[in-house]
Amino acid sequence: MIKIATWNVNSIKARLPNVLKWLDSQNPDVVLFQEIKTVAETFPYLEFEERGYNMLVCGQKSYNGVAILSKFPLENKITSLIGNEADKQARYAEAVINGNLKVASIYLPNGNPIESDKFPYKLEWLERLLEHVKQLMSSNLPFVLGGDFNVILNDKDVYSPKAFADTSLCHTEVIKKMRSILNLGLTDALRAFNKQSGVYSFWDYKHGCWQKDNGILLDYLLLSPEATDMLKSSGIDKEPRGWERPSDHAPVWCELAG
DNA sequence: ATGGCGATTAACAATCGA
Repeated sequence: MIKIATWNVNSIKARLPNVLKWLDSQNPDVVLFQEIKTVAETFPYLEFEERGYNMLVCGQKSYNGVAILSKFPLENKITSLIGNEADKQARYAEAVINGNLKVASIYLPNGNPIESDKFPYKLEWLERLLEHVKQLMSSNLPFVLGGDFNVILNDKDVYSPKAFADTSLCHTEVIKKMRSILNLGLTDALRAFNKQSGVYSFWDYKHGCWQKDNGILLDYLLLSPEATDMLKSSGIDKEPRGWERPSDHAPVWCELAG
């Protein structure tokens, strides 16, 4: 059994005590981080090495940044999407683990406000991801794409659909593009077992959202058909959201057989 | 919900996130 988790940590340096506490209790084999908010030079490699992880870091100062931790060797490392070489924003990291499973850590652009150039950037990014997933589908390796997709796919995934209706998270074009990616044949590991409403992975720091359980489901583990065949269980670990100095996102995890 | 929180920085006020 292999346990894979994705977690938007909102700064790996600010979150290090929480992240280590969580790693030591959950012991995942693979972790996909988003919003590490630092460059590779200042990434806390040592603490993760001590716990037996190999790493791929795609860092950026202050903003964004993604990383992959794996107890298995990492090969065929990629840190940008196709056609994305000029992209200064660190939002994609991909590697093959143990020679038999491809994983990617994805931090999709937020895209707000819709009137700004951030919104077309989000749509472009989704288009590049679509093209890349098409390529992944044509290869024979099973894969898992994990991350913060900044998309609210269904009304049941948000505490107040009305409050987010006019944001980029719910925009028709964004949902349409995200669905076209999913429709290539991806399975949301969480939704494969749990169709309930009120299942969230993000709670805003503001307005007492955590205390009121005013959350949103923004983080997914998307599985290729072959990876879906191996899927055994999945869930969201809400506990770290209740700790001191938490990230505003909770880790999402799944277990694959083999 | 304008804002409220929390993280960042050629740092203590401005910017960003969802």
